[in-house]
Amino acid sequence: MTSAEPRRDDARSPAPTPPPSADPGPRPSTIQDVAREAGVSRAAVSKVIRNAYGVSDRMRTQVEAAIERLQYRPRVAARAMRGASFTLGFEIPQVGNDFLTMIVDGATEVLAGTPYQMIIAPLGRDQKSDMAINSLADRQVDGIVAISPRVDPAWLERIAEHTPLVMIGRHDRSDRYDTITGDDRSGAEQVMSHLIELGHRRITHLTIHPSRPEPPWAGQAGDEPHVIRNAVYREHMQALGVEPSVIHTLFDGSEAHAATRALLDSPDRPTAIFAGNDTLAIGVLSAVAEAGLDASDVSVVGYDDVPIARHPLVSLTSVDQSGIVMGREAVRLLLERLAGRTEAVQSQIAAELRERRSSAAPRRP
Amino acid sequence: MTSAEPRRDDARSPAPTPPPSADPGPRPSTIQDVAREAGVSRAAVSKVIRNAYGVSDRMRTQVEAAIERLQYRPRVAARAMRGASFTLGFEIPQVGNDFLTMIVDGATEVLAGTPYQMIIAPLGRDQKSDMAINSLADRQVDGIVAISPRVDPAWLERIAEHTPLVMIGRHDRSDRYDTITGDDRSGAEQVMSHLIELGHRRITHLTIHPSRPEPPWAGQAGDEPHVIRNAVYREHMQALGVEPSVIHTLFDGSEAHAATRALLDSPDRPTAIFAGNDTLAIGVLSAVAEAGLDASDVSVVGYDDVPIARHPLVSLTSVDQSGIVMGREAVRLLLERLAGRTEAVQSQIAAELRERRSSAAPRRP
DNA sequence: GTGAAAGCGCTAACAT
DNA sequence: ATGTTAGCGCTTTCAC
Repeated sequence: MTSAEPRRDDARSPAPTPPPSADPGPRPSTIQDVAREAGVSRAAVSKVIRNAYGVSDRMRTQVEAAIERLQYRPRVAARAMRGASFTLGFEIPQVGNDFLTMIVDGATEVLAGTPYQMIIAPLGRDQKSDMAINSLADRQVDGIVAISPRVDPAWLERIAEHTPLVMIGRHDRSDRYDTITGDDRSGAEQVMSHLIELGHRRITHLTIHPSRPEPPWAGQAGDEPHVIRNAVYREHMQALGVEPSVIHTLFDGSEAHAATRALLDSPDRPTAIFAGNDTLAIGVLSAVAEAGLDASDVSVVGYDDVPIARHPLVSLTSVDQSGIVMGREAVRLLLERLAGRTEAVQSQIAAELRERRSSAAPRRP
Repeated sequence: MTSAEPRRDDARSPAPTPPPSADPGPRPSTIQDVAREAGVSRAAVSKVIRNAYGVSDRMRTQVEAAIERLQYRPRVAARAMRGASFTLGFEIPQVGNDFLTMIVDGATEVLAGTPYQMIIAPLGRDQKSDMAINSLADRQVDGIVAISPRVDPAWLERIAEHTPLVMIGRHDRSDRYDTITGDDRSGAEQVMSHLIELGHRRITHLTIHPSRPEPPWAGQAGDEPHVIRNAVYREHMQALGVEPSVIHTLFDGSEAHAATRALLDSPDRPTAIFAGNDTLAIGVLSAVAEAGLDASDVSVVGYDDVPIARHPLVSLTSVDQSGIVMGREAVRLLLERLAGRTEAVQSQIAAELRERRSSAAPRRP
């Protein structure tokens, strides 16, 4: 990896100057400066920028001119201390996950018509999602959208006391925060029915590692989307009278490839693999392809229907739970809360199987 | 799309309550509360949480206990007004772009060992990147990383006066902000040499639309990575004595598929397509695959080497410019600035072609 | 319709 | 080593 080492045209060790960051330069103008420039009071300027009641047209134009002249921009930090920060925060466990990206895209869409800005707090290395949620709360965002199945609901309710909160992918029911879920039961059922109808019997399920240690808020763990999909898988296998075969891997897909490889080498390899999400499915597909096998040898089905799934070279059968709609809905719920709603809402998005070429009837059933 | 409509278990129109967001609840504790609880002054608490000089062990433990008991968390907004926000802001033009994701991943890695948190400001719908950069600056972040080839350098320098700024993918040279670039010339040259050596002559280049209107900071537009890649392409075609063929599309890949489709139907369709980045290349590949063609009919080469490029079903030849390293380097540069560096740095990352199966010798040259 | 004044939570300079 | 004090830039009563 010599090639990847950056070459600095001007490398030198950090100067000994004390921490104070950049040079001051002409310090950015404040609301005070604008008031002076326009010959009015600070309060007047504040009213103008907030579109508040009680400003004459003459004053408005005057102030706006001064703002323009001074290139004034209100400091979010200062506003946040008294009023709102006009910022909605998104906690995203995996920036690279295309399903989560779809959620962000949907949210962006709705946000366009509002005064609110979005910020995303990605999870740091080995950082837990509650840290990211905390960091958003510390930032005084006006609302939070989080995708974290594995956080204590009691803790979430505490957050929601101060900041409107929408949780995506949680099947629990709170009366302090709102939830948006896909129909994981239906989605998984569609997958299993599809595979069984095609004639598959030896079906392996690939899913992510369960929480460890067992979450202290006992009984809730069964609510996680991946746990539900897994449960549905087991039910169908039992109905079929076939021993379930479940493999646990890391959520980022890094182990899916190797796990599949091992699986394909095993004596009675499955004729189909149901992956808990598309990230895993993509990894599975790569191992299947490398082994020179295709859908009639080993069918693969994913979950989420990420954009790449419909690419003709991939053509992955997957469950569409419309991340775009989830993102739109999340922002809508937040805006409703900010407009005064206090009752919690549970919103459910339908799941629909998209059959593609990665699944086919088994060659040798 | 009936299926995608969310179903609300508790839908109702926004309550008539006035804008005040959530119910107050037990208001989060402040530094004052902690001071009272611990029987010390606010300043003392502040020193403890900042690890500042001049705190006895006894006081430290006392204060820390109080913090724990009160679940105290410093408000970032309040800190930002006096000191630092301990936040680095990333302006990301396209959350779904895997190359940008790699940058974020690299940054996350380095950030792990520091007290700094990352926030990402994604570009809103038809939002210009300068708005996103501004919004980060308004948020009082301690440093900004931006990927925006099309912003006035003079404007950037004004931002950099107050906030350390690292621009990725800009070949211009400023002495106020730092830059990180790939070696676009070398990368494009490797692509063209590769294709020409394989025997290709009719090569089409797919790139993103140029800025319109022409940027007012004349002369700088030639610096954009995509413009450089395009220029190198043209040079090689001219040297070959073949008429260049360039197609412009939207940056998000949405037009690449259709454009390729049209191209494949044309009388003298190219034997190779050099796409300005992998997002475009993936779209190109889908059209090629749909037409039932493969690499010996139409070879495809991309740029960025996003993770999916190495998937065996895709196997896209592409130029690796190591987004991970760029992200790491960006944070390092910012941290250096925060530690006192004042001279600008230009950092260049090497580019290296990864040959895969999407490029091959043409069947009929 | 407009402005004066208080204060949000925190840090930093200055006492002690 | 610890406490006191003065703001940071903004919004928000509440007088005028």
